[in-house]
Amino acid sequence: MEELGSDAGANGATPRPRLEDVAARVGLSTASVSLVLRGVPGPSERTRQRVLKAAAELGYRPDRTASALASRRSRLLGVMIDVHSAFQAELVEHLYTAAEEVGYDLVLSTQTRTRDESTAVETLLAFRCEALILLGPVAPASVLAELDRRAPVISVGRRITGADLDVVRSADDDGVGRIVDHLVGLGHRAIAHVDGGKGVIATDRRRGYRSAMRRHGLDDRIRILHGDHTEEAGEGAGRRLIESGDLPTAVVAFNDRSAIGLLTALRGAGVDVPGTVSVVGYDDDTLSRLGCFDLTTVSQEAEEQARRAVVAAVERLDQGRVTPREIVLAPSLVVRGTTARPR
Amino acid sequence: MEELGSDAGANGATPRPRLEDVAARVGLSTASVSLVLRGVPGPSERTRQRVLKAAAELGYRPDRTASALASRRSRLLGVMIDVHSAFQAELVEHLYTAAEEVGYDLVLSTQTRTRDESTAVETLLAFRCEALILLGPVAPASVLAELDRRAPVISVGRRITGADLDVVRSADDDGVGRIVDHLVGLGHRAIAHVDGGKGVIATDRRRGYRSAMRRHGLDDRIRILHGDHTEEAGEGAGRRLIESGDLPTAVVAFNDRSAIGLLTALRGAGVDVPGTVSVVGYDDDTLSRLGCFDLTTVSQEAEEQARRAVVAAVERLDQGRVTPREIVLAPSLVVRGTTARPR
DNA sequence: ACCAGCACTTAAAGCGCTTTAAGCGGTGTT
DNA sequence: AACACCGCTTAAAGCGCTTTAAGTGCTGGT
Repeated sequence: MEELGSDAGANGATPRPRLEDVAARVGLSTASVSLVLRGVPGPSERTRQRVLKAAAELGYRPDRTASALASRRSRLLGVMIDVHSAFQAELVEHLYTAAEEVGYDLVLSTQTRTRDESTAVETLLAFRCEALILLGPVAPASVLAELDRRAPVISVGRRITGADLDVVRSADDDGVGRIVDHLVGLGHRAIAHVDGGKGVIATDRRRGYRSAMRRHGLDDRIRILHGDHTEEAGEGAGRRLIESGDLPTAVVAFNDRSAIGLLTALRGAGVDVPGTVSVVGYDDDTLSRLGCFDLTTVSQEAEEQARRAVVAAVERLDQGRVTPREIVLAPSLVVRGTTARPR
Repeated sequence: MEELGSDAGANGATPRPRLEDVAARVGLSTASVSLVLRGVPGPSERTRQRVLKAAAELGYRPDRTASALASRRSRLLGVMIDVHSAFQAELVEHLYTAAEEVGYDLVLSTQTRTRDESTAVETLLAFRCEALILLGPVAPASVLAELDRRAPVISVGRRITGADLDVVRSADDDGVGRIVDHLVGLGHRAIAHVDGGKGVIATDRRRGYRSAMRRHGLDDRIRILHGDHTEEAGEGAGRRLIESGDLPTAVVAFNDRSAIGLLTALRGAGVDVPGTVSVVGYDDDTLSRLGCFDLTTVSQEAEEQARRAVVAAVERLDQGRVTPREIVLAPSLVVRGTTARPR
C-alpha cells in the first residue's frame, strides 16, 4: 500500500510525489485531484475513489507551503509559549486538540533567555499564522494592539486594559477570594499574602486578597509581603515571616512555586504546616500534586481556556467577528493537605 | 503610495508588502531586491542601501512559505518534543540559539496524550522541515530508519541500535557509574538502585549501576528495585525499602523525579536523608535544585547536546555527510545535599 | 574600431498548489 | 430543432518568492 520508489529522501532520491503525479496516475487534471483531496464537493464518486487510491499508493502528502501560498490561507494558529512553564505546557496540550477539531494546525514558538517575545511572534508571523494565541504575554498593551492589526491576537491568562483585543483568562481576584473564603471558613483570621510583584496578574491576585479580607471584616489583618513568581521569593518571604516573630495562621502565596518556597522555609524552621500555619498556592502545578507538597491551590481550567482561545481565533478568522471579547473563567479551589483549622 | 482597496488583513489593514512593492519603490526588479535581502553578493553598494531603506520603510517581511517553495529549501529544522519535560524544555532553549547561529529556524511539534509521535513528526514533515531532531523518540528503530529516508533524523538522548542514523546522547551508564564512584568514595557499600523500567535509557542506567558495583567488588551488594520515571514509582520503591527492614545506606534512582518520590517516602517515614540514607537522582531537573530537595544528581549537558544535534543536522544538509554518527557526551556529577558519609 | 571582460541588472521560468471561468456531453423543455 | 441547464472536469492564471541565463553599459587592451 505504502511504497516509495527506492531510497528516497535524505540521500540521493526520488522527490516526494506531487499533485501532478497523482493526477497523471489516474489520468485526471491536478484540479480534480486537488478538489478530491480537500473534500470539496463536485467530483463524482468514482473519481473520488480512484484519486484516493492513487494518492495512497504513491504515499502522497500535500505540501503545506504550496497550498498556503496558493490559497492565501495557512490554516495555522501561532502559539507563543514559555517552554519552561508547566502550566503553559498543559495549555498547549489542549490547544492542539481544540485546534484539530476546527481544522487548524498549530505552530509553536517559545521565548527563551536569548529570544524575546517579539522575536517569537515575528517567527509566527513569518510562518503566515492567521491568528496569534499568546500565552501570558508581557508586552505593553500598545504593542499588542499594534500586533493585532497584523493578525488577530488572543491574550491568554493576561488581562489587557486599554487595547481592543481578545482575552481569555481566569478570574484571578475571584480565585484568591475563594482561597480566603476557604481559610476563613476553617477559622483563620490572621491571613497574610506573599505577592507576585508588579505584573498584571500579581496585581489582580493582590486585589482579590484585599477585597476578600475586607469582605470578611478583616481589614486590619491585611498583611502583604513582597515576592515574585519563584521558589526563592517564597523562601525569602517565609524567612521574613519567621523573623518577624509574628506568624500568621495562614499564608496565601502568589503561585505554587512561591508556596513551595514558603513551605520549605517554614518546615525548615520547624514550623508545622498545616498544623501551625496553613499555606495555599495558585495554578495547580504538577508539582503541587506531588505527595511531598500536597498543596492546597487553585486550578485554572487549562482545557477550558485553551478551547475558548481557539474558538475566539476561529470566530475572528472564519466568522468575521471584529469586536473584541474578554472571556473570564471561574477558577476552582483544590483543597489538599496544606490547609487545616488554626490551632 | 501604497493603498489597496478598503479592508484587507485582520481588521481592515493593508495587505503585507511584497517583494514587488519594494522593487517598485526603488525602481528595480524583484530579482535585485531578492538578492539584496538575502545578502547574496552582486548588487552594488548603492542598490543595496536603497533597497534596505525601502524595505524598512515599507515594513517588508519576507514570506517564508513563498521563498521555501521557490528555493526548495525551507531552512527549517523540525524538533519533536514532549512539552511536559523540563529537561527537553532546556534542550529546546539551546536548540534555538544553536540553530540561529547556523541560519536555520526551528519548528516545534509536541506529542500529547492524544497526539502521538508519528503525528508530531508528520506535522514537521508537512512544514517541509529539512531535518528532524527527535528528543527522546520512542518509536522502534525500524520506524526511525524509515523516517530517515524522508529526512535526516537525529535522535537526541536515545541510543538506537541497528538503525543507521545520527544519535546525540550522553553516556547514561557512565553517568550512573560516576554516581556509584562518588558513593563508594564516601564509604558506602550497600548501594541500591531503583530502576526506570523497560526503556532503552533505563536499561543503560541499570547496566551502568551493575558494572560500577562490580568494578568496586560489590557484586553481592547489587540490589535493584523496579520502578519507572515518576514520583509515584520512587515513593513506592521507598516504601518497599522501608518495609524490607533492610535499608541500604544509599539509593541511586533512575531520575530526579523518582528520587524525589524516594525522598518523600523516606523522610515521611522518619528516615534521615542523607544522615541514614543517601539519595541520588539523574537529570539535574530544575526541581532538584530546589532548596527543599537539594538533590545530588547528574547533569546531562543540555547545551552541548543541543549544539551537537544542530551541527549533525547541518552536516547532513549542507556538507553532504551520509554516514551516520553517534555522539556520546560525558555527563557530569552534581553533588548537592542528599549524599553524605554513611553512619 | 573591435572585442574581451567586468560589474551589475533583469526577464522569465518555475516551485506545488488553489481557484476561476470555461468546456463538455447529455437531459429536459419549449 | 433550439435552448437552457446540469453534473462533472479542466485549462490557465496566479500565490510571493528564487534562480538562471541573458542582457546592459562600461573600461581597457589591441
